[in-house]
Amino acid sequence: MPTKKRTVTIQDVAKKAGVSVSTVSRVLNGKADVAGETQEKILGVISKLGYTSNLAARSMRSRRKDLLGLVVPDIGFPYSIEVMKGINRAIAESKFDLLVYTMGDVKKSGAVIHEQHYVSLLNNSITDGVIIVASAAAEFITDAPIIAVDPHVVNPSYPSVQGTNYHGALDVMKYLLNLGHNRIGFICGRPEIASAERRLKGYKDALKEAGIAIDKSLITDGDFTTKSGYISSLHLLKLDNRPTAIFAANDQSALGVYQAAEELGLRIPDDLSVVGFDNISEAKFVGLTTVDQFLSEMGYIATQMLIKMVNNEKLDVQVHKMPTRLVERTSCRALEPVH
Amino acid sequence: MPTKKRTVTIQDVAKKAGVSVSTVSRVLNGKADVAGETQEKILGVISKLGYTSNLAARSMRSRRKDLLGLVVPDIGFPYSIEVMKGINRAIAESKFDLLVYTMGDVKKSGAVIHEQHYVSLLNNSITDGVIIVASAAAEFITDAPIIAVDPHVVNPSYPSVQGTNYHGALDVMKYLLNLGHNRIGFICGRPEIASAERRLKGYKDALKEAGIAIDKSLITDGDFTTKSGYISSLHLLKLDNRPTAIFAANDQSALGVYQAAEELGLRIPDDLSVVGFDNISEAKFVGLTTVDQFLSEMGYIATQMLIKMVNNEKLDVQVHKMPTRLVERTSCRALEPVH
DNA sequence: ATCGGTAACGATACCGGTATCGTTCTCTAT
DNA sequence: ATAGAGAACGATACCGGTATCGTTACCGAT
Repeated sequence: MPTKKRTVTIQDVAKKAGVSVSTVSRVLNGKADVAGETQEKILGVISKLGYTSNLAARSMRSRRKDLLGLVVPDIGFPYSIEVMKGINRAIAESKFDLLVYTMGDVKKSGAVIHEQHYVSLLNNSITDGVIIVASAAAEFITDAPIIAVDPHVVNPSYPSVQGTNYHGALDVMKYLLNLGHNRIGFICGRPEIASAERRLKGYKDALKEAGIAIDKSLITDGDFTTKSGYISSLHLLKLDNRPTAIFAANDQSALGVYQAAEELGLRIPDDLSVVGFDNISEAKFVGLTTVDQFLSEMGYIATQMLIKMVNNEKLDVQVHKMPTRLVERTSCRALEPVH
Repeated sequence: MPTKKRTVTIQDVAKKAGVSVSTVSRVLNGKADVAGETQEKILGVISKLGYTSNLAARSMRSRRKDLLGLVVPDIGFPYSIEVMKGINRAIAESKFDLLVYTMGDVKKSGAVIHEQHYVSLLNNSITDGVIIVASAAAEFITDAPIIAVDPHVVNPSYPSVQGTNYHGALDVMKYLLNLGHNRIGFICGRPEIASAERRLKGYKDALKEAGIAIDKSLITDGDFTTKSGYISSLHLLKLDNRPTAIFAANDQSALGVYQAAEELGLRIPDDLSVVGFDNISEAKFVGLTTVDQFLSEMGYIATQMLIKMVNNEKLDVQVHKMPTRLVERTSCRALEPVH
């Protein structure tokens, strides 16, 4: 083993300064009971030795950590990024710092152990509270304050911020129907995710209301990725009676529709109308009409709610519903004169 | 204070199972010295009580944490995201987990205290080692294994992964000069960042070598943001003798050039050629010619190097140089016939 | 002179785990 | 019968901080 520089501890500081650890601790925490002269000497020693306090040790005794945890499924998803922007904004306005824990998508040596691990990580260990984004992971956490953004379960037992997925999907469908489309394909999201199911229900209900029979061949699988959007839309567009519009459960898979359309020589919106969901930053570049669900704002509000919980303040609402808004760009066109 | 559910500790498990904490600890760590029957009983109690071990407590005594820390300036930057993709990949292949610490850009109550705080957070507290991206923060860390991606200092005292910024810039300039451009504007990055300066030097040296005098009015300030790119290029394009091409220090600011060009009614590439740096995912959508510096790969390699360090293995190289590659898209055109 | 109050600081228990060593019990070899 | 080995488990110190209480010295008031 190579000689490792030992970590400087509070003991080392105390010895060097000729005082007890108690006094050093008092200085570190800005307590009043210290003579000015002593304080200066200790601060001098601290900076000379380059001492920094050990968070693990401190957090064990004093419960305050001024640290919030964030669990996201995958940090590379544009979806996650948007939410995190809002979280960062709220964090910057607060006294808290943020620790992000990402599970990645790859399961390693025994998923159970892995989940156990990260739960223990956040549970009361080192953070005051946890924000959980698009996951069902919160079910494991029992004691720490916790809030979910877009939870994967329908009626979570903890506070949450949710988009109005159903209404958003309804808006999209009304828009497309109004443009004269009646053969509309749908690319599903991951079925185990509540918001994906809400969007699918919106798709179906809108068709019912318009008196259009649901054609099951127009509803295809998907998992929110660009690749699945590509595969599913390729399938849809090769149908004998192919849809004139495709509604993808999120923007990522809508981008896959663009790929498939290009490959088949179909122009958007001339030959095919496309709508997504989420309004990620890439959507703007390709001109994708989509539903803005104010992801950043959701992250911002969730963080503020969590901070209230950590401070033992009461929440105004347990479930914060975030309204959606249709963002019209250039990926759709009318089939027949409107009305 | 509302009644808080107390955290379940190893003591609770031991009491419930009728054994000592030592035995529970043995089971948790998979030690051999436990009878099969006892082990099953303890595991039963653990899952019944929903016990999860406290990372802070564990990491204090046993130094192994199986956790790597990551410090990024701002999680919202496309730059950071690319690097993190590679880091995530390496993490997924390892036994380690990842904890991301973001500083945000807003300075809060006393920058010193803030930096102190996060340094102590990572230093030996809860992670085995730290990856630092695009920052000078590493200077504060003395004892933990640490690696930097694109460090902000020229000769860091710790291992690092760096792009070949100078050569990348040289390639861009040769490309533009070869297309017949000789009035080329440059939008700077943040001057305190080493890689930004390297790119600027590449710009200047290429002009010198081509025998073109450097026109200081063509070199404008910037800070890597889209907004600064917009402002600076607006300035450049309103010059009496405006440049025929603009080389932006990164893709983000190159996107600002697009905004300015559109506002002034200039078409890209017909009226103006643009080149960026980084090859972020947005660059593909707008067809921006840029320099790929394989950010994801840099993150991947850095993580692998750090893991070696944590395992006390020797590194092959202290500085890993990552070559760059010019990615030609549709944002440039030739002014005169080449050669 | 005695007392109470306060400023400044030290001693010690404790947070929740792990490492180390010690103890008990059973089994086998002599 | 007794010693020695090994299996299974308990007791205790310790990690590096903070919380709590105790101690000392000095002050002015009675």
